[in-house]
Amino acid sequence: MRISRIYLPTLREVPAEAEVISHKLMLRAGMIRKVASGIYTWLPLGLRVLRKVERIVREEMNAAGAQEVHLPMVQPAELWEESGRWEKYGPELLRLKDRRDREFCLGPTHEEVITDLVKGEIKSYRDLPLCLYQIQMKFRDEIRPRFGVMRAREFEMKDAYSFDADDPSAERTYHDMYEAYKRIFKRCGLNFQPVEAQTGQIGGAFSHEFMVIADTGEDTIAVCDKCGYAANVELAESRPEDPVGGDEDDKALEKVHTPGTHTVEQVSSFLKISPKRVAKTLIFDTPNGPKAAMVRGDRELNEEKLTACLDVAWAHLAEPMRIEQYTGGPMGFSGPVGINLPVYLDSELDGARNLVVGANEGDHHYINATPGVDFQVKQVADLRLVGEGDPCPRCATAMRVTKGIEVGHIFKLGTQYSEAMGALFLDKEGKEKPLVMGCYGIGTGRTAAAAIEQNNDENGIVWKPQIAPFHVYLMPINVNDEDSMAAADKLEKELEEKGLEVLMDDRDERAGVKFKDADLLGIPLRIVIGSKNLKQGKVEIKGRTEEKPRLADLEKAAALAREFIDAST
RNA sequence: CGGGGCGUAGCGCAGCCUGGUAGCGCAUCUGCUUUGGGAGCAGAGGGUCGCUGGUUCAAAUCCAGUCGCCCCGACCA
Repeated sequence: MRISRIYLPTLREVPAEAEVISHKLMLRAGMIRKVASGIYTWLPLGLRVLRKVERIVREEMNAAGAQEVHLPMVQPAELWEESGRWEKYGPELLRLKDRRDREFCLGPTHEEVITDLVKGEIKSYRDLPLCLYQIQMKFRDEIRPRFGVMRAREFEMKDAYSFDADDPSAERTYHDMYEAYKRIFKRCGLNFQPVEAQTGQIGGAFSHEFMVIADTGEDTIAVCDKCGYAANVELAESRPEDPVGGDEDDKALEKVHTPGTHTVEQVSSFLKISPKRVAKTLIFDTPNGPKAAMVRGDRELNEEKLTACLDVAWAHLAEPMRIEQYTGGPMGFSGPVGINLPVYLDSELDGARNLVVGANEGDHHYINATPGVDFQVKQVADLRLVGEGDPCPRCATAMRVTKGIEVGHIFKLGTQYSEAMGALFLDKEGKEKPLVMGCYGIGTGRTAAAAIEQNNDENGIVWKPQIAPFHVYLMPINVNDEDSMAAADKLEKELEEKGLEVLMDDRDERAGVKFKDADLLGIPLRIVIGSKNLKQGKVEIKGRTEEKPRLADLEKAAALAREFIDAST
């Protein structure tokens, strides 16, 4: 392909709208352009990458026994009413009406449509298991789209849905998908980590996310290198240490004056006591009224765990005014003693004695507060956020905490959709049962962006050959030199005969401009044809990450290129 | 939705405070020179200053409203 024949507008300067490196580079390399917030056009170069990701995904899904279908993007409200999500999904679901005032939505995901499709057709256990997938645009009216295609409102996703007769079979399918996902992200050349995850909006029994390791990731994950435990910190289990002061005698509760001590650090240094002995009391508003939650002073509370423990839809830290209303004291001095709120205690504080807690009164704390003695505890639960170096819940080894980009998410759904929508089949005994479902998503555009996020340098993108838009950047320096162009044409053919995709820079630009664009586009191998070298029958070959080019015989260049690409795949 | 910021040429920005001819760099076009890491010189084209209303002799500039975009917090592929 000649560069003069591909719509490839590269940018020298970074558009002000871009924040993260992948977004900047995708704009600069002419891969995408923004149309509206969270809505993007994919240009030829970007689309080539997207198609490569899709191809890998297709091959692996097909190999895993899934079959491709194509479901509608515009979906009738009735289906969503059946599953109950018309009410539950919220404003992220873009709703619209047709000319006859009938309600529809743009599909943010396709459980409803697929379940509806299957329920009419699957009647017998003999039809199972079945796994269908599609690759298609989704629309989610995100509160805050950002980072280019990484978190767009309209985005391409591969979504697969499985149907099994029972749990063991469904779990086998889940496992097969898990393995297929690992192969997909490996083939995309990504450094990734599968983690245990929450089920969120989609629901279901359990799930895993596939995280591409990158500092700009929006998720935080905890990984144990010894036993392999890995989880999103949203739900990573913590392993309690020995309770603070657990072997002491209970001392008498005592109110002390602690002027100007709003934070745990201030309290602990004022009282000359370890922050571990200070217990934070946090006041939350929930749909079921205010609640108090306690964690050790040097810990952070995990709101996800709290909402799970309370079994509520949300829990937000209460506003200062509300705190005063609930506890009688100002923010920063809340404590469990004598308050009229149910107290939830982090498991790490279970058995702790003689803690420092707020006194619900400005500039005062209690010392020697012991749960169960000086205040009542409604429930003990794992409520704290796992941090760097915390012990693995399985094997106690210190865990790593890193940032990740969620590129894939798989769920074992169980029967929630099939029951709600009446997707039933007859088992061997002739008994009617709901289908056991799973669903499996991959953000293809996000995967492409994540690959850039993980592989770039100060000059531009560094593609792995598997998903690179082209394999070889073929660059005749002087396009007005007939010999150079003849050599370039010939070499292009030879490279293509070897199955390589070639982008020939046939622009009448100065060499510097071409070199800069070559680096920006990040194509794995660059071959430069200069008139001087050509007279000796030589061309220059350089891998994108290599420091210096090497000279090669023109006749051998295609074979060398093939070797290089194979070696770096 | 709450908090912060920005809308001036295709891109990056200045001008606004203190109202008076709309500017700079890159890109584009023409010519000459140059020709292996984003060339030099000379010239040219391109703007309803986001939009609406107000104040004023006069508004990019002041005021009000509105729309859009970006960043930080509650979501998720």
